[in-house]
Amino acid sequence: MNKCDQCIVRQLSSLKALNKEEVIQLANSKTSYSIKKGEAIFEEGEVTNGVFCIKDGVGKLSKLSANGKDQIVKLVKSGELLGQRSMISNEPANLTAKAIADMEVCFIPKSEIIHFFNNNNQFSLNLMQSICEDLKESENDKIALVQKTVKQRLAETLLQLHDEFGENPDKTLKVQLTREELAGIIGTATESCIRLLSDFNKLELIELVGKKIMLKDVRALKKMAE
Amino acid sequence: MNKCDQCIVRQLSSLKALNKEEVIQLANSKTSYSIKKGEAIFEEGEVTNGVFCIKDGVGKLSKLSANGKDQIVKLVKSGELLGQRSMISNEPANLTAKAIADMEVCFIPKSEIIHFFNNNNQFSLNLMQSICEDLKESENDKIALVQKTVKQRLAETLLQLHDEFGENPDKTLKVQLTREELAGIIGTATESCIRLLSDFNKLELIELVGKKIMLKDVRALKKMAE
DNA sequence: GTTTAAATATGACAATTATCATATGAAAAC
DNA sequence: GTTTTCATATGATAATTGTCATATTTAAAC
Repeated sequence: MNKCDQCIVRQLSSLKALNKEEVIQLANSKTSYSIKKGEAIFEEGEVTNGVFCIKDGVGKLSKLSANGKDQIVKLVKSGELLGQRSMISNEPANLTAKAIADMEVCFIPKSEIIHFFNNNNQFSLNLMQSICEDLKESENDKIALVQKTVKQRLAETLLQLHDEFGENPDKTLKVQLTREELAGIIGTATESCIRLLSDFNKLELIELVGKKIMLKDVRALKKMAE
Repeated sequence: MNKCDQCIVRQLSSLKALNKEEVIQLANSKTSYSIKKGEAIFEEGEVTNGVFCIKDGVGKLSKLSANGKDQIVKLVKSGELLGQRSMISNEPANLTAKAIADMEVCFIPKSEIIHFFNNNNQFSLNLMQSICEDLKESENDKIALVQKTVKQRLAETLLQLHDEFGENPDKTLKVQLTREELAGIIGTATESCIRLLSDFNKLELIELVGKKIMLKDVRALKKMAE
């Protein structure tokens, strides 16, 4: 009757390398939380002293600029770990983590993670690979920001959101982002984002169903993203 | 008479955690190269199967866009390792590495690094922290690209180059970048970069000494970067 | 259910930045 | 030493994107 054993995070994240004993140890040291949509898991500058497992929900990692705009660096979803980098670097959080949809998370204290890291080579390799994946993605995002137009980035982001989060029964994107958040991901002004969505709608690349977005012409979007 | 033992890379990089035996092992498995300015160490898509130690010189990690522009993701200098991410991820290189100044590098095969990783916790932690540092930097760069103007990014980059690489006896920046490369770092067109340098020169924030750049008013540059 | 607040939408305009053209200077090739 | 090539420089202009204003719609609060 070990709850961590069957957890999605244990199946998808670096934690899959843990053996039975380690999972028991994990289950005993973790604490569970519910985070409501809009609430923060941690804020920039906070010392977290551990990592968060995302059992359910979606979150965003972002940084607020001086002019009040919130640049979203990464979305996280169930099965993933959060706060790995700060923990490894021994630094306060560089970004703020907030729930975009209601979340269920568990907190694992740093001491546990370090223990696994030192005693389980597969776990440390997994953790490293996961951070490397983040690094690659971040570098590619950075390049896209410079080499692509806002229109291309919007097309690219819509496709990525579709790939990563899937669609609802009505074919709309499953992640429910505000236009402001979508703008924060592609790195543009909210109005520009809204305007382009409207253009895409007129071009029948997408369909706007209320605040939800449905991809209508994936091929054309892919072509546009290049 | 162990050459790796006294090497700057051994003093500055994750390799500082290696013990005597491991350093001997390292010295026996490494191969040394000289890379002339402009030459590539590895290219995007290549399988490297190991990491490169930078004994001397400066390199750039970049990606060429469809329109021929070269976005520079990171500069690397003596004491640093190169190609860690691809090796850990088991992927071909995501970026091209080229020498900006003549370089002396050593190649360490993957098998060696993995061996150290599995047998030396401090080494694996160092390696991880170094990658985390890259990730943080990349995320912050990404945010700056969106939240700052080209002018601010130029000011910021000049200060960073000064901090990281220092200055020549004539007070000019030690890293000798072309205007095109500088534009590739801040993510703008070469002409825009040249124009802004010219403006900065007129404002007496910097002085252009031929192709070299001297920082004249660091305080004003810092203010501008914010 | 009405009021209020917030999100979405669109127009008008300004600012920033890129592109193209062309000139000048410096270094490399012959 | 001359020619050629490349980097730097600057002007003119266009394209992209941001900002401000203001509707309109939707959701939340009372």
